[in-house]
Amino acid sequence: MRVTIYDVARDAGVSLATVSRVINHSPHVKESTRRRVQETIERLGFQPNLVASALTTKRTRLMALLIPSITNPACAQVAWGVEETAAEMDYNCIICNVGADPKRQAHYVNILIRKGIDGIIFSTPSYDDGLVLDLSRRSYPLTLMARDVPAAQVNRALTDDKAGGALAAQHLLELGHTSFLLVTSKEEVLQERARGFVETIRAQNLDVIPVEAKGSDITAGLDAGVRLLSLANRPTAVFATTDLLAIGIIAAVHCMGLDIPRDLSVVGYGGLIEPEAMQLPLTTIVQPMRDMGKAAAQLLFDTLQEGREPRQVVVEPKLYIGGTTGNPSR
Amino acid sequence: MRVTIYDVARDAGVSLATVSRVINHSPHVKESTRRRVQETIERLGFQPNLVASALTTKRTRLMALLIPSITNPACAQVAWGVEETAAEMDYNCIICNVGADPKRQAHYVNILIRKGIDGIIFSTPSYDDGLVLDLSRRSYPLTLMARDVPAAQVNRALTDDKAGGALAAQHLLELGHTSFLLVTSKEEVLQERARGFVETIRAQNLDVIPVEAKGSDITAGLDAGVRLLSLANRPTAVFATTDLLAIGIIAAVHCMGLDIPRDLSVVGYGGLIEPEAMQLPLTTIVQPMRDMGKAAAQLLFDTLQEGREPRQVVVEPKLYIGGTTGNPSR
DNA sequence: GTATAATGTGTAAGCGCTTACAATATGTGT
DNA sequence: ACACATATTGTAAGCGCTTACACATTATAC
Repeated sequence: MRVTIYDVARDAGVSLATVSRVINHSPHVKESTRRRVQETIERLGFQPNLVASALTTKRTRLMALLIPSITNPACAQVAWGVEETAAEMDYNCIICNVGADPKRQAHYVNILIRKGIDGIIFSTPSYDDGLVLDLSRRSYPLTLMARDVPAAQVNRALTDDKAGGALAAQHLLELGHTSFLLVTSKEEVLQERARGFVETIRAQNLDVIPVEAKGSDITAGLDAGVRLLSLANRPTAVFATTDLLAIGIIAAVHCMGLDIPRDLSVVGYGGLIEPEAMQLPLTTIVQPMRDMGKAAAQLLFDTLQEGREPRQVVVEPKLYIGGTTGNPSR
Repeated sequence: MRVTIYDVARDAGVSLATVSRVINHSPHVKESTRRRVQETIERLGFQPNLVASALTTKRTRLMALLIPSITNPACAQVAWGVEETAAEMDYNCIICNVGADPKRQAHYVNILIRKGIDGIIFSTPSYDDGLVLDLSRRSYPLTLMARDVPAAQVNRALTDDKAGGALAAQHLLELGHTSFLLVTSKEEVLQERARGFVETIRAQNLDVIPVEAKGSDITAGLDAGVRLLSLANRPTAVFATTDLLAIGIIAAVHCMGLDIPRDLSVVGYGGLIEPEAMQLPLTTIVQPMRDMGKAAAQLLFDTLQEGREPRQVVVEPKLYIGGTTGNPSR
């Protein structure tokens, strides 16, 4: 039988309430009493049962992270950040691989609430807006990442995709490029990256040739690369709105015997591919996913702790200069 | 105010106990009563508070996974498997990135116990044997992965590294190789892989040249590759006990203008490197980490559910044939 | 119809902790 | 020494659920 607060109280000759106060660092305890109780706690090896305390305080010190899949490196980075700051706050982090199915999400959320989980971080691209809105209305603590549900009263950890696109443009401009290709697909986030890129280039009175990819993976990149090569006036720089697109483009270009970065500079977006994993490390806009996770957890913790109204944090992307960009050769 | 079992009881005109029985699918309820209560539960939208029930049943339906870091792809695979089967059992999975510090592990374990977590899966290479032994003695449900604490009464999900090494040998033998190099470092698990390899080769009255690497990463592989090239009688096949070693060897060999697999066949071990991530997909022994995770969670669940005494499961490695092995050219 | 065994339901005592409120002790100023 | 404010501690009522036990209702057997 585990030792309870009751055992401590009896052994130390005080009431339950006093022991509870000592555990919770209440200021209303005489110093000498505190010491005596503390000594008993240690001697008996008493460990407060947090399930019992959760029943009265309604705080389990547990938060959950909903992601499509932990095996996705971006998700893993987020999870790392979340778990890390959660641990700093004495919180633990429950991981839920919800895939892309809204029903699974709803099912998880339901169980999490029943288990008394204090708050949830949504880091799923395709969550059900209704679910989030409903939770928000019942003022259940939430943090949304990277995607928005406008009407909801929730915390948000946002990326600045437009700034990322601008960063890419700036880098290429500084290298002296004057002709640009933009490869992107139609997804909203990617469009935002594209927008930042185009606006920055246009601000210099230069122009961008847009190429729409049929997706955002390597094969779509390969395809775009082939199209690039067939252009009459080949640009000297390409901005692809995902790293995989960039890698596809590079592969296609390599096949045709062109040299990177001599003949073509390529900038990707994401930063999750280990530079060591590539022959030529990719120059890319790094989305600091771990920082996003940390921010998300911190926001959640703040509303949990102080009932503070929801806030939002923007995590800025960074430029990583690899070996795929250089001065234009012409 | 959330609706409680009490509200349901009053509304349905039965006692708390009966509602509880209905929730828990107790057989001692008349069918008509069950229906009436069920209807009330649905009408009122009652959701049982699992914190309260955990207080009496001592079951939170929460399990924890201790890993060095979720950003390590092997850990992510394990976590995926664990979370997946946990979810099937209505369990949730708490992730703890404990790094390599035994103190952090102990700290996590302490908090997990206080929070009433039902069981823990240790998937950390360097855990503290004393900690595991202590928990095992207090018969706290545990599953150990890939590493052992001999005296402990715990579940184990084990890899068969020797069989993996044998698999590699068999593959190369079938291709017709007769001269072999073995590259490994001194870690126990890797030695086991090596043992399986060597024994299988020796069983054919053939011999293996051993090369000790200074570690198990790419640079150690590069180094081993250079040594390989300087051998008078160069073998036609190499078995490296980790994928990173294999990749280093391949890089070194490529540098010297040799062709793989024409001049040299290479087999790695691990299988966590996406084949698409390499120019030439690596032939390797795949350690099915996700299956390991699933097995670990299932074992834990079984002891949780039925108080069954600890068991162990061996997850067999598989051969993945990439492009780095072929028939010997001589 | 009565004794006996199921079967179904209710009562009440927890699970281990928190916390409002009451009670007591201690200190202050006069 | 007395009235009153303040610091400390205790009492007891929960938090929302489970479950042993008692009790009431059948059903079964004779």
